[in-house]
Amino acid sequence: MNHDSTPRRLLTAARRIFAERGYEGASIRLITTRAKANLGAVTYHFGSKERLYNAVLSEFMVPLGQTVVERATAPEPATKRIGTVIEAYYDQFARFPDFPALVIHELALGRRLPPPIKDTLDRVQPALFKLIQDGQAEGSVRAGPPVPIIMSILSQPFYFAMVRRLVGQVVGPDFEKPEFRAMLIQHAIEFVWRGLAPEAREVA
Amino acid sequence: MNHDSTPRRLLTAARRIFAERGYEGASIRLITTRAKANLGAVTYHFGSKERLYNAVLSEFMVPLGQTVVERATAPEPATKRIGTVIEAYYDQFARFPDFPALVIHELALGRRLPPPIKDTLDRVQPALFKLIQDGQAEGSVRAGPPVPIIMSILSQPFYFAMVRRLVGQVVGPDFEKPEFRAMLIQHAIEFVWRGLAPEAREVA
DNA sequence: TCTTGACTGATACGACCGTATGAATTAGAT
DNA sequence: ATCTAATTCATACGGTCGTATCAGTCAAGA
Repeated sequence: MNHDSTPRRLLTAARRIFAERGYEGASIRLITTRAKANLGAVTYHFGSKERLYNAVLSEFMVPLGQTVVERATAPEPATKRIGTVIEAYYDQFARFPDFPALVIHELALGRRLPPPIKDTLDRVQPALFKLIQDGQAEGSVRAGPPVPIIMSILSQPFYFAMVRRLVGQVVGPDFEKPEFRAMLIQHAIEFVWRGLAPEAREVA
Repeated sequence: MNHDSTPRRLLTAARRIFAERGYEGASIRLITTRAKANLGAVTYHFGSKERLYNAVLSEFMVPLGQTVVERATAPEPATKRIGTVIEAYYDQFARFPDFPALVIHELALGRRLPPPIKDTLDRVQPALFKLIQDGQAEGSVRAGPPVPIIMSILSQPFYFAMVRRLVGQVVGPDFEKPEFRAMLIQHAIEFVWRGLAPEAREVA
């Protein structure tokens, strides 16, 4: 007795399998088997493998984009907002551990970005630009072009998501503990804060 | 009359195609066609698709690992070494622009790491640990567990490699200029230095 | 009860996959 | 010029792929 509808089960199975094996490596046969659905179910409910893939990506990218934009434009000091944005990425990556691999795939691959990823990027990018410029206007973020600054910020959650399995092997069982995860996030935020802080007045 | 041997041409074509489409998405037929070789050439010269893949990875990972270990253990202050290690990643990623996508693939994917990547990681990891501990002993790197520190360092070149195409679109033609690339590397190094620096010398 | 539309299920199709095979060709040593 | 080993080449095989087809099932409205 399964309470989940077939499309729901397909999405869940597809998410994991796409993440584990990439788009090409995932087969409809494997997805439908794991979802306890018939081979034809993907075609029936989603139209094609590619549409299922985009549906899977949307489930992750849409709320991620929304949260990040909200936090990036919140009525708070820029430094604070940068911290909450970083947290948003870590949290969303932790909530759906299958997804980062998917997104990273697509970013690293040369091919054209799938619409759900492209759309979210287009929404998030201007908000982050504005956030950095606000910080520079406030004097809480050091001067300089925004592009490398944004890259240095996003690098923290994305690289963590990329190597989380390896890190888990190195760190051992502690890796699963919430305290350890919280420590990592705190480290990332403070690392970014220090990296972006304006020169101390020692210079003057 | 082609000066390059068939195995050489296969490696070059395979590198690009694996990077563009992932392991599963790349077909031997496409690789051999692009390399102007016969369909059987991969089997003959490398034994199998997987062995070709590992050969492609080795071409990149072995010199990368060697350079990083050299620079991480050089007889210089830890801070300096951290900078040269970061540069090593950027340089190697720039020299073989196809490769990062391959490595990122494998790191993000759940599956077991291919031997060339695993071996290099096993060589590099202790050298980086030692480097951070040296820095902490010197007083030039702030205290704290080495794992998050190493992650924050490596995140810079890896994330850059991951999003370089996107950044190129945002930045425009300047992106190709060597000055721009040098600026990005300099930013990354300084960002890391500031992020890892001990508290200001208020102590003194 | 009958009808209708949504869904499931088994099967089929053509395309492409990695690899194997064995003949044809080439290059080098004698 | 002849022999030999290395390489190239065309072709074939079994398997898996995404998708299409169409008959079967089932629940809800008339």
